[in-house]
Amino acid sequence: MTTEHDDRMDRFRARQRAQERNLFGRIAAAALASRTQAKRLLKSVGNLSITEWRILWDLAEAGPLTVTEMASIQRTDHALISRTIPTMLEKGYVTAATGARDRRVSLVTLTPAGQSVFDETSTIMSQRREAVANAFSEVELDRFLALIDRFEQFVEDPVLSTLDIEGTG
Amino acid sequence: MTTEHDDRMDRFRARQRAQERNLFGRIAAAALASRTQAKRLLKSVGNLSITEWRILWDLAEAGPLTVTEMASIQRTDHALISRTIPTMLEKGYVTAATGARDRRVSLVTLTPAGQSVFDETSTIMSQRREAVANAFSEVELDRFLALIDRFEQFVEDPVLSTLDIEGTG
DNA sequence: ATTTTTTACATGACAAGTCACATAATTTTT
DNA sequence: AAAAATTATGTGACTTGTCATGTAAAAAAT
Repeated sequence: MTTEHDDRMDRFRARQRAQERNLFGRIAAAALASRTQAKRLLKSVGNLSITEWRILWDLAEAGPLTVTEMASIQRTDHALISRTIPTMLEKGYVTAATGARDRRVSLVTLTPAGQSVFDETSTIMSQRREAVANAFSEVELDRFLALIDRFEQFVEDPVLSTLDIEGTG
Repeated sequence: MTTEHDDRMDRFRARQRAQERNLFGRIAAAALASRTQAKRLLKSVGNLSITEWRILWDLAEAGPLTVTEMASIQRTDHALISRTIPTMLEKGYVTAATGARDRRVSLVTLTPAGQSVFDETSTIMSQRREAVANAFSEVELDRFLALIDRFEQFVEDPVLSTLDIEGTG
């Protein structure tokens, strides 16, 4: 006999299987797992938040940058960077100066202390990137990035946002 | 002549190009853009948060579920579900009852009001899934999911988390 | 049968991210 | 040149998500 409980378990498992092919959910889960891994790695070597690490990395690689430039590189909101800079100023990892030719911008520069923290942290983070480079061949990476490109175009398409207007008209 | 400003812009653009091939960053950005799109769609038809919508969807598709089961289906933390249930109880979208055979679990069930809200919302969300199904062929979806599988395995691999121990030994 | 371990859930604390709005500086229009 | 539009940054309010901890119930070990 099929109990109510068994029946419920069957429906649960069916739902779980179905959601395994939900691209939105799968990408979200993968991104969050990735973020969690980065967080743990950063914690294992020091005291940096992910946002702080990304800022240090950008500045170490590209030299002084504005808030907007870093947000653009990281494909994130400028508010996130803007809010993190004061903490990093206090810690002495960066300095900030008003732009010479454009006085709206805030040019952020890595200090020797910031460079030192970056050096200590970059080892483990480089190993991570190396490991993922070993896990995917160049060709696979190209394909993966192409699919992500298309997905990103899809979710950034404003047309979908107006579907409801047609639907309710 | 090359000004300091032009030089900085060159470094910025080089960094931006390099980061376009950073899988971690690209997946994170794609996932966040997807979440933002979902949020906007939900806002356009009603007042549901993403978490609330996912709970309604799961319950509508699979019938009564426990908090842990929903967290598992959504590949998310149970805390997120747990925190959202009280709000949905207040709104009258769901009911919760202690499990009959396991008194630890909380069985959440959709109410007629919840079903009604789900119905109103599911149209736009179905259109979105349909649109993404049109944007990717079955074969492409399979490849995409396979790559995501591998990426997820990679970021969930605990071995990487111990690399630093070797490094500092 | 009692002790130990595991599991399900709730909750406080915090990080990450978005949005809307405010302000100041720059650029474009007129 | 003055007015209008745009851009860069900062900030309050909020959602999403993780982690650690506590509690109660169930399962496993002794």
